[in-house]
Amino acid sequence: MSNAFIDKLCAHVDLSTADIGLLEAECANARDVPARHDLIREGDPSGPLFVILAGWACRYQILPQGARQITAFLMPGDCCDMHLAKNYIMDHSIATLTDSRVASIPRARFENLIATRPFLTQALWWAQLVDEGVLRAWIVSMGRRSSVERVAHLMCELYVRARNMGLTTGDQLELPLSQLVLGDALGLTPVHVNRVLRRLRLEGIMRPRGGVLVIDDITKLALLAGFDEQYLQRKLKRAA
Amino acid sequence: MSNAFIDKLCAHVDLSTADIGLLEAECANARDVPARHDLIREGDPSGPLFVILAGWACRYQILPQGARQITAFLMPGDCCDMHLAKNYIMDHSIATLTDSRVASIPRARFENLIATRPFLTQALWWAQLVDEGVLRAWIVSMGRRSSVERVAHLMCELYVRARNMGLTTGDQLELPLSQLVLGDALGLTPVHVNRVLRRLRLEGIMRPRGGVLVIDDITKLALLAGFDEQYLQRKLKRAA
DNA sequence: CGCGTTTTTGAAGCCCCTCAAGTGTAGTGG
DNA sequence: CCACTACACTTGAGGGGCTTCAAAAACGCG
Repeated sequence: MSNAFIDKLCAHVDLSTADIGLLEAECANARDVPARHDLIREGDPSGPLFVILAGWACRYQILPQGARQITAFLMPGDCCDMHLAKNYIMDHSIATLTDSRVASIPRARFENLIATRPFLTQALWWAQLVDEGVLRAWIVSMGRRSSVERVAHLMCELYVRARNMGLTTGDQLELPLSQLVLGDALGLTPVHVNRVLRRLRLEGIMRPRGGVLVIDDITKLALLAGFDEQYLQRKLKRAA
Repeated sequence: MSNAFIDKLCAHVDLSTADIGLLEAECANARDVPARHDLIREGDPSGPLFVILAGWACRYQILPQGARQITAFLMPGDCCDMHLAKNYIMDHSIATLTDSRVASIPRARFENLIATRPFLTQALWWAQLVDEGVLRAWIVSMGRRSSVERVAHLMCELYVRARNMGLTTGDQLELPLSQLVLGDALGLTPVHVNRVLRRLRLEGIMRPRGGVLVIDDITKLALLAGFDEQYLQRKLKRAA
């Protein structure tokens, strides 16, 4: 049985079979979670560490006036809430976007792994740093890119991340994100997201249809976005 | 001699005197760096780990068209580039904003600390997580807050962070950030930053003057910003 | 089929940007 | 002491990108 999380870590740090065995054991308790279900809510003390094995999830925050801002998309292989401190209070919520399969590692076990497995620690630290790079890229997008560039950049990010996890087929990618969700991630209204998508479709760059994104001209898309995949620290080790 | 970096870590994790001694030794090589000086540039392989002991710095990125987006402000006690992987490529640059005092810890030493000092690892991991929370808060600001709310939120963040480091005097705070720099951080033009600041001044909420920010009504400011300091995971242990 | 959700399109308006010019302040050198 | 320069701050006028409000069309699912 394949495990997206382990695959991702192994792609960047040479983990011993012992380390891999430990991770496999921790992920054995995976359970199915329906779509639109909160894994953890803002204000909660840090619970177990979640690992997404299948499906999509997102981090989000609700503002006083009710607006929602999504701060990250989580896809298979991603994990969240790697807090060591017992008294860490969640500053955001995490919810599934689709039906998902999620493993949870008890905090005590996780702390034990960090204290005793240096290479595993290195791999997890690495994953954390890449996530941070993605956050910075989002800030750059929201601060200095137009709506079209912003949409294009997000699509590039999701495409490369999905490709790294072997989730793409050619220039296609399963993308179960409604225009409302995209708007909440990009800081745009769903109405405007729709107009941007139409423009990208008419220009023959990409077309989302029925939960699947088809990228017709990845070169044009990357150019438009000013996309530089360096920040994802993509290693070619596992590339096809 | 006080060390802002050590103070910050000690405030959240109980470090042994041995751990503290190691950090002190690593920071002994601190040097003065003039304002507007790049500590590390985008595209560089990861060099030493930098620790800001005095002064202000920022992470930033330049877009193809020449626009700049600042993704983080660094103040005394903050450190950057905690990459473990040798082949990590910087996806952004870091520059001083004022004359600063900066220590640098060689990567090999840092990796050794992580591998051998679990409590130190925990403290550094913790600092990393807080930084990540700040990044998420910036995304929320840029996505869903108006320009006034955005400015207010940033000021709240900087005030609380500075207060935690003992850098405030009452409701005052040394804030050596030009309106152009603020604009590049907030995703606004300097012209508009100016108008927002005027509005906040006229409403008797705050007034920046000559590199010093005076907050006249912190309650109103926090309310306007929708500011919840939870995400900074502020511990009261060291508070006055 | 019928209902909720998502997508699509239109019209009007505002927030923030762009362009432009003027003011103030600090530093430098005559 | 006063030019001269550089830079940050300030203010005004006009325009455009995205929002808001509204409603229709298309889709998915019981």
